[in-house]
Amino acid sequence: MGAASEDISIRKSDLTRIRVMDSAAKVLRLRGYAGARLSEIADNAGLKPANIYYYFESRDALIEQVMEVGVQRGFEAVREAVEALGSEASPLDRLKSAIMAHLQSNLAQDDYASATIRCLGQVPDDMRERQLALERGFGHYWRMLIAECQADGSVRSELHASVVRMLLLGMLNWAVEWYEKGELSPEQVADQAVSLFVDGCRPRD
Amino acid sequence: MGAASEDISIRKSDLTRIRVMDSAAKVLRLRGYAGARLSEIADNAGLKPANIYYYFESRDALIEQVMEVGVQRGFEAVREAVEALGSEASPLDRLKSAIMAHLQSNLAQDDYASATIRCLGQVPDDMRERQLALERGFGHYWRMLIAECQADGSVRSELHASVVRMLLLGMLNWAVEWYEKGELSPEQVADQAVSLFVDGCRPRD
DNA sequence: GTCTATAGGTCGATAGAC
DNA sequence: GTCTATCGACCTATAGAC
Repeated sequence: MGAASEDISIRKSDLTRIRVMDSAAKVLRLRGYAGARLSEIADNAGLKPANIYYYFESRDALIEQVMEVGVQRGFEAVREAVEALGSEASPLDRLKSAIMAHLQSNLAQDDYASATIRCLGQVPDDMRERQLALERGFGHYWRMLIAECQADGSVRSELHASVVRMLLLGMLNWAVEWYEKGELSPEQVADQAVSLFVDGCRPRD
Repeated sequence: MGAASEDISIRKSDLTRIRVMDSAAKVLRLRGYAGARLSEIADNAGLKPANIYYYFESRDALIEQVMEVGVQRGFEAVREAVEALGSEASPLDRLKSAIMAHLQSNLAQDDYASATIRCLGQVPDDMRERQLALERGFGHYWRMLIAECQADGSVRSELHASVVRMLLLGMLNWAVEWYEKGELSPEQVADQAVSLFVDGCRPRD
């Protein structure tokens, strides 16, 4: 097993490592940081708890890596959706697209993204600070999307940009807490969120 | 210490009991359900962990009582603010008042209400079901406020009432996660939330 | 790579002195 | 009512066989 074969082959250990992280993401989304047991993560991944230490240095190291992936994926989903619109898209359309992508990635697809959102407020201080540093780019991206809308008048300039951003993200992030598959699709929820955020609850005169 | 004196006097045990619950509410808001330690709750209340069992049957019994109070207080704060408007108030003004009261009670005043919001998704299944039963009245009240607005046209009838309710509550509840005292007052945040929810982000034509 | 066995620590809960 | 002491359960993490 020389260096060359390592570069092109997928090793069993890589697959198991991914299986553990997938399981951890699911358990973290369900139970939160303090409630996530290594035994449940191991069970879910089809191995014994002690075995996790072959792949990760510690419980916190595993959790932190899951959350790093969560931020990356959440950010990518939003950025790709916005950039897919092309360069002629209006700032408001870009913002709408970001809202749709953020909700869909959290409700339908990604345990990593939703676990990260849910656990951010629960992890130890030093871990949260490193995580917030990673999310700074994501937050900045939302800030830019909103600023562009305020610059061209599609978002009222008298609204407090930072507060609006946090209220919007709260509306979207909290959906992780109440959404259940079945009745409504993530798309339908996202449509309502866009409509509410953009036009508010009142009929336009 | 006859029955008569028990009826009118405040006993020391009642005060300590309240101190323990106050401390538990604060710790639950900070750490969440799984992260809340009896040792920290006891420390915070100025007694030893074992002593909590003189007042409560178990850790879960303490937590459940705190959350019961949390629902009651949150509901009361909203209902009182709405009813204080009097019977001639418009449905939209009633809804606005509810939003203001909900945000303020969670951001400024009440560890019980915010702890309850934060922990609802983290507690064991049987506890959550009992809690949800208690909150049904609160949810129904919000449903009514929104239905009244849709009936008189101040909220667009094409919006999905249940989804709008959950998105709105998410926007408000998530503020517990990011709001920090100092920069902005709870009133300022609440003003932005009302403005955003009612009129959306766009200037009215 | 995966297992069993177990160390070491923390937490909830109980017992009993004061 | 509040304390100290302690039990038992559970969890993270390590050691070492296979």
